[in-house]
Amino acid sequence: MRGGRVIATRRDEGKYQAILRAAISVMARSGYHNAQISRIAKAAGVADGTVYLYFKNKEDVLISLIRDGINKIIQQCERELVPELDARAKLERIISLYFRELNGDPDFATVSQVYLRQVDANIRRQIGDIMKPFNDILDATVNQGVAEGQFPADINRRIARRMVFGTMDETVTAWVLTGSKYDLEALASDVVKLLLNGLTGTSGK
Amino acid sequence: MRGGRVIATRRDEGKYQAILRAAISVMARSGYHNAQISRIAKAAGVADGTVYLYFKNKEDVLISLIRDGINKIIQQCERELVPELDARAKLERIISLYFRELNGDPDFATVSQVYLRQVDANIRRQIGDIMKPFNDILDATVNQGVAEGQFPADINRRIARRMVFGTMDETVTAWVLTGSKYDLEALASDVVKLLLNGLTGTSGK
Amino acid sequence: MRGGRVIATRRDEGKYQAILRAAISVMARSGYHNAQISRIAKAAGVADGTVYLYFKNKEDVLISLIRDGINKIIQQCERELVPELDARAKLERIISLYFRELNGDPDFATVSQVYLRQVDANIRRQIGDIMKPFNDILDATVNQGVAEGQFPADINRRIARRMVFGTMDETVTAWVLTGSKYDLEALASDVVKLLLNGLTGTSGK
Amino acid sequence: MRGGRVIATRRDEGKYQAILRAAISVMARSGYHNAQISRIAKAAGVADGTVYLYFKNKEDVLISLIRDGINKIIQQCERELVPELDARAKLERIISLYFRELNGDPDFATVSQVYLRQVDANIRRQIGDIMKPFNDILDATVNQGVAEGQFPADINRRIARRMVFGTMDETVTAWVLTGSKYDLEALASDVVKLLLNGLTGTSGK
DNA sequence: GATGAATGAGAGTTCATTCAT
DNA sequence: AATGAATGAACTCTCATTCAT
Repeated sequence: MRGGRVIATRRDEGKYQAILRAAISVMARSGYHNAQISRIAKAAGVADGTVYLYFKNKEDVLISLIRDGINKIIQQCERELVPELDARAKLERIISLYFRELNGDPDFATVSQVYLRQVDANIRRQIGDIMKPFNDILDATVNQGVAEGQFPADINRRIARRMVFGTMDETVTAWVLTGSKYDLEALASDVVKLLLNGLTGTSGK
Repeated sequence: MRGGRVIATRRDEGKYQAILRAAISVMARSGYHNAQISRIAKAAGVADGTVYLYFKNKEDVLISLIRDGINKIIQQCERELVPELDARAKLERIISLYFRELNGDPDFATVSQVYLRQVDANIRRQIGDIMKPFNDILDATVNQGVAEGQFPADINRRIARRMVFGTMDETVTAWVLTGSKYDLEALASDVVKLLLNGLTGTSGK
Repeated sequence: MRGGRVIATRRDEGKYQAILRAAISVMARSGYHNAQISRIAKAAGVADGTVYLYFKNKEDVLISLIRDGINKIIQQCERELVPELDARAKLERIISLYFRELNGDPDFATVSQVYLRQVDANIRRQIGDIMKPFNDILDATVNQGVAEGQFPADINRRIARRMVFGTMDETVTAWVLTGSKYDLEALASDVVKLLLNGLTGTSGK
Repeated sequence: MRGGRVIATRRDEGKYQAILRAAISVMARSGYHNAQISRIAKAAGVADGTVYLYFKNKEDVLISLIRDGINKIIQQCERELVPELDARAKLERIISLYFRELNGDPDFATVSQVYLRQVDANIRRQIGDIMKPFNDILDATVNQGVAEGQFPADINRRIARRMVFGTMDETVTAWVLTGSKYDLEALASDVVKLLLNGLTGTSGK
């Protein structure tokens, strides 16, 4: 649970959440490097020093908020991806819930879009660890599709997964860049259709 | 070309290029915020102050290097996308040359991956302006495919474009994150195949 | 009082004063542009960054020290210029206390001599605001003298005020330039005598 | 002649003057520390490096322009202060020509107002040397007045001189601060009258 | 003499982090 | 636990001065 936290668990879960919410809000508006700890603390209603009772340092705040947000999505996947579903249905569920979650938290969406791409090797590695379970879910879905015969056996599975995630990600990015104004979730069915049929796919699907 | 340069053109084009190359190299390794001007200057073999003879400020260095790199790709598109080609062929060319260009300059690829996603509104807007012509090329290709009957008329064209770019982008990102060790261009044909046929597409293409 | 401070009042009034005293000392010796914040901070016994907890920026340090010093003189005027005094007596008091205050703080005198004359439009305007009440006191005294019949009615009042302040100021400047070695206050009576009688005035006063 | 110049006299007197005029203009608007050599050079129509062919360094530019301007006034004094004049008349001539000269060159007036008060010990000493002959003229006039019986013998001559110069100076300062909009020379007669009669002087004078 | 690109020391300011209270 | 004043290293950018052409 909240596995990466180095700091001992504090009694006040409310303050932990308040700081993360504040960090998401401030970083979404200004980016990581322009999100001063003092602004985050102020937005959270705590003193600057209090941030360091809950997080090792500023980087830990970033990693923690991404981990919590992504984990929530992963848990939602585990809940919704019941074994009865075939690969197509699973893909549809994954994309729907991914869009739904981000649609409900545009600030987190903004922050995640930026920080999934980090140059800093240390952060990059940690982000990779966080994303691993989600990538595993996508891989499993592709594999299931092949096993079930829905997807061709000679498909390049790694690139297939990247196409799925890349399309989702680019859709979210575009939505974020326009100010999260429209309903992201509504795009899910069109995204799924295109991913399944490709550009040349017949409408018969 | 290099339209955004505010500083008067200097005689020494070599120094301009040297600074940009140095900036790409340093930023690829450390990110924008950890790429101090002094390190860039040192890597370029010039004095700190010289950077400011060629660029307005640090942000201008970043914008300039992205603009120059993207423009090179766009010019390559204009050269290779001859009118005789049908939409499929064009798509194949775009992806191939995109991968080829980045494959030949992994440091630029790294920097571009990060900075195509920027929180800072000012940078974001400028990046958007730079990418516009490339997006236009993708849009035109999708439209051509529909017009020629290769792509279904009821396709969501905007999402189609995002699928194409998102898949390309994610492929590059993965390549960059693993240290640009393998041949990126070799992936082009598999990427194209998946984009055209989708996950369920028959191998008949 | 201290109306211009933008920074929230800090608990430690002592540190605010220490920084101002240090700034006066350093600027008196080196001038505004050669008074580095690091030297002021060191002289005040605080860290560089602490200066920015008490002042918005370097210019604010300058304005603040002049404001505080001039305000002290203005308050002293308000205390000593009791209504019973006639214009001559008031003039004598003003000059005496002005010289007395500066005599007691030669470093402040030095700084003020230089910065009452500023080219920078922004600083100049602020200095003007600070000096306004003092000029008002001089004007009121001239007006009182005319009203009481001590000063001729056809006197050019604006130039009269400038003569008074100009003579005081020049006396202080000369004193400062020689290293503040002699007793400035002792000059007050001769200055008053000359201002009242002029160059040709009979000793009858 | 132009005694302080360390640099050998250059052939091109026009360039020397152009640089000084440019420096006066730029410094009047921005102050010494914000008057970059590059701006002065540009305003003078010469290259940056050319400034250093005519002046030792930036400080030398400042000193030179003040020296030239003050010397011009001193020479004018020597021309107009014919021996036949009594002290009052001389005083009137001095003030008139001082105001007239500055009225004709507001930018120089601005620069001189600021830099007659300098903290930097080195500049201060040089300014003192430049002003010495002018102060001598004022002293001589006061002495003449006492010798001729126009001014009381028990006058404090040093303070008398400071009153004269201080009043002139303050008048010029006020004129400069308001943007040199009105006719400075027109104030001369009122200034002289006040200096001769003082605040209490009868109008009979 | 004249140029102006290049230099690099230097300064103001920021802000993550600490720690006495 | 909570605070927030204090710290000081670090960074961007400026600009007087130089010197090869």
